[in-house]
Parts: sequence; structure tokens; C-alpha cells
Amino acid sequence: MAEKITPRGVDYSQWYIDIVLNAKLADYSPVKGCMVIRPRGYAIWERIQAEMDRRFKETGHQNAYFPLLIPMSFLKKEAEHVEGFAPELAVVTIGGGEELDEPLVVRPTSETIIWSMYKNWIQSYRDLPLLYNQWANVMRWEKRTRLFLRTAEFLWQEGHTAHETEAEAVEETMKMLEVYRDVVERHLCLPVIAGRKSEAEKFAGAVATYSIEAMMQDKKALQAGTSHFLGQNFGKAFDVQFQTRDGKLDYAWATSWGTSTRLIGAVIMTHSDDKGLVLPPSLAPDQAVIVPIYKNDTKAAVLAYGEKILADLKAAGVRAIFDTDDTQSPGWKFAQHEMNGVPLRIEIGPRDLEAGKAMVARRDTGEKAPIEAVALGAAARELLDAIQKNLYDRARAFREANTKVVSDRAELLAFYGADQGEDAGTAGATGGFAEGLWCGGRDCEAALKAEAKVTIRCLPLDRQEGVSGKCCLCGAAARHRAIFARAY
RNA sequence: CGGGACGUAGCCUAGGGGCUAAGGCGUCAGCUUUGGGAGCUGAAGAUCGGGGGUUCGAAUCCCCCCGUCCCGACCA
Repeated sequence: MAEKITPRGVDYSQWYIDIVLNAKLADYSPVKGCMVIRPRGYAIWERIQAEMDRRFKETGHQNAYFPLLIPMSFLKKEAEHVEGFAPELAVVTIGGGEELDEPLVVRPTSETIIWSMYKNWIQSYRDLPLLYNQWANVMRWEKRTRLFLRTAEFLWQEGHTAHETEAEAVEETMKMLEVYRDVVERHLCLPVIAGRKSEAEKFAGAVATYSIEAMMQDKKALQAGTSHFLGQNFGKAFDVQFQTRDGKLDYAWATSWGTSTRLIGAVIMTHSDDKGLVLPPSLAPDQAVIVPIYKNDTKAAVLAYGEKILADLKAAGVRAIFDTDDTQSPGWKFAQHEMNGVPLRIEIGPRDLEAGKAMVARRDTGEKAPIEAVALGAAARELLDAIQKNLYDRARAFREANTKVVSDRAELLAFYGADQGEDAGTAGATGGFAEGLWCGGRDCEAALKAEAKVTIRCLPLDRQEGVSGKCCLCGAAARHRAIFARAY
């Protein structure tokens, strides 16, 4: 009644905004383009952080922190890099009331300041590899923003590593891409395609960029994580030379890799429905909520029953809460917890108490069934696992149902239909992922983007064997297999 | 940065020159209820996005600005 969610089919963008605001994940800020991440949203980020951070440590990385402000001159040391970021830099020109000698940029990413330090820290192959990560905020002055998906300031992690050899740096690049794939698929339940970016889509300053790409419910692609092989570009730009094992000098090889709060947007857009947020149990701040139903004469007994069940759930390792708020009706609570994406709802009333059971409802499917109270802890664990699996399977089935292999231009364009304007990208629209052969030509890709707003999302790593045939865009000899899509 | 839509209480909406700006939801207090967004009574809450102008009189008409959303260009 109070909060209304615009149905996905009516207006997908508005549906997304309604979920973010009504589930109290975030709010608009007084500063244009920035967002406030509210506790319910931040709790999700903390879970993503914890999981990522654990994997980084397991793979030998250490956390550090580099400054927010970077001398403008640093950005300019790597030509492609500055060109890529120049339009979206925020620049500080006054400090302490006085004009600064050199403008400072608010970091859009930290390659430059980190490599300026690496120069001091790396003298010998014995100093390598250097495997650092930082959790930080960055700022990119975006023209058009969307909560979580694209904001002027966002939170992320950026890994920056330095290596002795090219092979080692390439290995690191792929290793971290795999860490991302694993965390995102396992914990966020987002099936992704890992691949290499085309030249047009790669990071400014990288030799090669790799990403994991997910499909949202409106069939558009969203880049969920990125890993760059930077070659010796930053090593040379910042003069990071080291003595090699055979006594010569060489420039350090670099990688960088990042994931951001955008992942929260991806989770929302992949799993949620018209009733509100749907969260994978592993990310949900509260995994189960107990809602008591009672009249005055049964209140005490029902509440006692609930406390017992709460204790059992906690003992079973379930993050559970007991909603004893007396000012709201059960029906209101049902709707509210659905809005908030709590994976399991456990209803207990006099009838359940008498039968020694509880009604358990799944957020993902809406299924509701009575379960023996004594078995509730174990049953809840199983259900949470089942939800986690179902969300992934469901998303993967959706992606597969909306992926089409195309062999020529006409087929590709037909797949994206005539709805290139108004309805492009809304649920029910045509399109999805198109898989086709590509010649590798930049013009070919640019023309497609201009014509149909479709871009090459990546060249999937596991589908490059035996590429032979014609480019589906221009008919020339193909060199790659590519995934095409409209993208966020 | 271009095109469009919109800004009236925490939220949604009415009023489109003339009494004290109306209603619903929410909030607060009390009572009563509770198996899918309950009910009654009472209360608080608005410089009508901001500024300027036209007018005897502006939420209402005109101009400028700001903000949000949508579409386009750019991007994680």
C-alpha cells in the first residue's frame, strides 16, 4: 500500500529504482550523481567485501591504502590512460584557501599514484612480485548516473600487482579474473561469461582487458568485474626498473583488477521481482525472519515458541531475526520482508504451536509449507542452500534462453529487432546475448554500435577453439568468437 | 552536454488567478486487533523546488535558475 513497486514489464528502469529506494538500500544525495548507501545496502557490500577479501588473501595479496588525491601530472605520464579519464576527472585547485601550484585530481583509479610509489619500492627481482590491493572510493564525473550502477563516487577494490615477467603478470591477470568469476557465481549467484575485451572496449592504458559479463533481466549485459594485463606501460611511464636474475635491467610488468558496488546493482537486477528485492542467502543480512501471529490470549505462548525457534535457527548457523513488532499486522510484515529480500519467512501462530510446526515460505519461489519445529534448523539450512542454487540456475537458464548464435548481419540485427529506441532493453524486448564470429575489425564493431547500440561484450575465453568462417558483421575472415549485447 | 517529462507535508495525488491550500498513505498518542499490506478517535506535519516579474491579488500566468527521472552521446 505505502510502497509501490512499478512492475518490471511496465518500466524496468523505474522498477529498479523502486526496489533500491523501497528496500532502503540507498538514497539520492544532495550532491548530484552521488548516492548514500544505507545500512541495508552496505551490509550487502560488506558480505561481498568479506568474500572477495578472503580470496585475495588466499592468493597472496595484501591490503594497503593510497591517497585520494593524485597530482595531475601523474595522470599525464601514461598517454592513453589520461586520455581515457580526462573527461571525467574531478580536480582540486584550492587548498587551505590558496590556489595550488599543481592541481590534484580525485582518484578515478590509482594506477598512477601506486606506480609512482612502486618506483621506490622495487629495485630487484627479489622485490617482486608486489601483490597489493586497496579498498577505496573513487570518483568519475559521470554525466548520467544510476543508483549503484553508475554514480560519480563509488566504492570498489583495486588490485595492483608488479611482476618480474610477462608470463607471471598474465597469469596473475587470469587468476584474479577467475577469483571474480568464482565469487560472483558462487555468492552473488550471477552466471557470467569470462572473456577478453575488444580493443575498443579495453581499459585506457592496458595491453589487454578481461571481464566477466552477466545478463540482467532486461537482457542487457553488465560488466561485473575487470582484470587488466598492463604490460610494461606503467612500469615505463613511472620508470620502475629492476635488476633481473641475470644482472640486467628490465621494466616491471603490471596488472590491475577491480570490482565495485556496481555488483549490488547486478544482484538486484538479476534476481529481484515485482514484490521487491530477492537476495542470495549468502549475501542476505537476515536469512530468515520469524513472524508471530497471535491474539491476546495466545500471545505469550506464541512469543515463547518464537524465541525457541529463533535460538534453534541461530544454533544451526542461520542469520535469523524475530519480528516481534506489535504495531504491524502479520500481513504487513510479510509484504515488508518480501520487499527487503529476506530469503525465508517462518510464520508461527497458535495452530503451528499446537502442531509443533511452523509455516516456512521461500522468497525466491513463494512456496510455503509446514515444517516440524524440531527439524527447523536443518530444514532452514537446506532451504537456504536450495535458494542459493535456484537463483543461480534460474539466472543461467534465463541467459541461455536469451542467447542466440548468429551467422550474419541480418540475423544479428533481427535478433535485436526494430526496437532500437524506446523499448530497447526493457523486459520483453527482443535481444539478449548474440554469439557470432568476428573479424576483429574496429570499424566493424563501431558501425554496429552506431546502428543498433549493440557492442561486443567480450571474446569468451572458452569458445575460441576452432574459429573458422566469416565475420558475422562484414563477411571477412573471422578471427574470434564474440558475445554481442546491449550493455549497461 | 542535447531532447523530453516532472517538482504541492516523509510518500502519492487534487487544485491551472480570488476566503484559512484539499485528500489518501505514512508518522505520533490512546483503544482495539493480528493466518497476506486491519479498525476507531485524536494530534503533529507545507516558506506549494528557488529567485525574479505581471497583477489589487500568484501554488496557478511569464522569465531565469536548481533538482529528479526518461531518451541520446560518454562510461565500471
